Amino acid sequence: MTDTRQKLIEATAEGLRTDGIAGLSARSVAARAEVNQALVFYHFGTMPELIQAATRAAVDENVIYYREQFAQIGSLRELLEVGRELHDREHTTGNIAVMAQLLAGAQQDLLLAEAGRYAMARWGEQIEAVVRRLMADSPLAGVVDPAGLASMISAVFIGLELYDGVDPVGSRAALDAVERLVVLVDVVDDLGPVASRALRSRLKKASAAR
Amino acid sequence: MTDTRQKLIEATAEGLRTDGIAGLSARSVAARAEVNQALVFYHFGTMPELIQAATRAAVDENVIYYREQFAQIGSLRELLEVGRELHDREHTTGNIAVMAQLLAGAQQDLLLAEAGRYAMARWGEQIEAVVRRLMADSPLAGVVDPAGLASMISAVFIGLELYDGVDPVGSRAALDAVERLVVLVDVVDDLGPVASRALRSRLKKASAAR
DNA sequence: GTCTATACACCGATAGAC
DNA sequence: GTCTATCGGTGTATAGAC
Repeated sequence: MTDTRQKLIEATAEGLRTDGIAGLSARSVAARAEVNQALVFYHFGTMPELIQAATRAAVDENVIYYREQFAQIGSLRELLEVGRELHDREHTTGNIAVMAQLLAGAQQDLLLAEAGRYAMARWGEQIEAVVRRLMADSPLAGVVDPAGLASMISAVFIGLELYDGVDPVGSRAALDAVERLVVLVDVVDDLGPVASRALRSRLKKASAAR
Repeated sequence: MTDTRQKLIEATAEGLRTDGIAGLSARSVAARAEVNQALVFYHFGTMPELIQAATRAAVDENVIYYREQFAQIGSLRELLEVGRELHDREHTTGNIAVMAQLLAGAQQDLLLAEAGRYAMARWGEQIEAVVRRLMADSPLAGVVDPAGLASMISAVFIGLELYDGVDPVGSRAALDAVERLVVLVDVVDDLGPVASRALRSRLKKASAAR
């Protein structure tokens, strides 16, 4: 990969982070990359294509970073810990902000939608694997849909990032609130086999009733 | 309120919905409102101020619409029902999309951040009241922070809206997944007093350990 | 691959006639 | 309150010299 391409890709992610999708332009990206503005179009054709390339590179890099950590998660408690670490870290690096701005722009642009779908799929498959593993021998095994839950977790990260931008205190409280609710799942998980079987039948009934 | 002001306010919400924050401009809004472009600045001064006025009006109107429905929610099951209805309805009307685009822009603009904070506060206080009421006589009363949970629910709506734009199937699965998890809370809620007391002590221990 | 120069549309915002 | 006209600047994108 040429130096200029790389510089443009990095400047684009940085631009999404700090200027947002509304403030991103070929001019601003080129200036940030200290590269001639015309090179944006020489290398990437159009702005959406550059954004696609940049966000794709960002998500590929970031997902790799967490692959090992994800593989070592063995309990819900650990998942929460890694989740909070990931949230804090990705929030300060701005990677979630990039994803949020991408998704905001994706609502009106087909190419950005494709890029957003790719990003969510990459994160989703990582998260899903962890959830699936953790749920395998839990009384919740039949109740939880790992793929759906993974999508929800991704959506929560995006939503919380945007929420944090307008109300950081509230976003902290929101994180704490789910953590405490997840403890509930943990408690259920730790129930004895009798209680666990009773719970399972109740859950079956409850799902059927819906 | 003059006719022109009203037209501009409505056109702004519509523009956020269909063009996104990145595609919104004084010219596009004025065209949509079939109003002279200079009137945007005569009536509102700057674009962010117009966006603030428009999103404020939108959230005020929409919150009122749900106030009655929220007041009638008496169980978690009903909360889920209203929640799904609200999500479906607000998603099709595009009101959540407006909020999502507002928050995306709010990350880079102080005035929009203020508008976003206002919107999240209005929704938050409504949701919090419901959560607080439902949790009052539940074994989870001490475990759940109503305000935090309300913030989380708001964030989920925003995140899910953006997620839906790139992967509608995944967003459906995500919604289904939490619904099934909430059933878990419902089951715990329906436990007898003995089991409930046992659970409460377990939860206390679990929270303390954190 | 990189540069300058440029086309042309659009941007927010203002001045001033009506 | 509304209009036209206009400012300076920025947007994407391209042509053509180097």
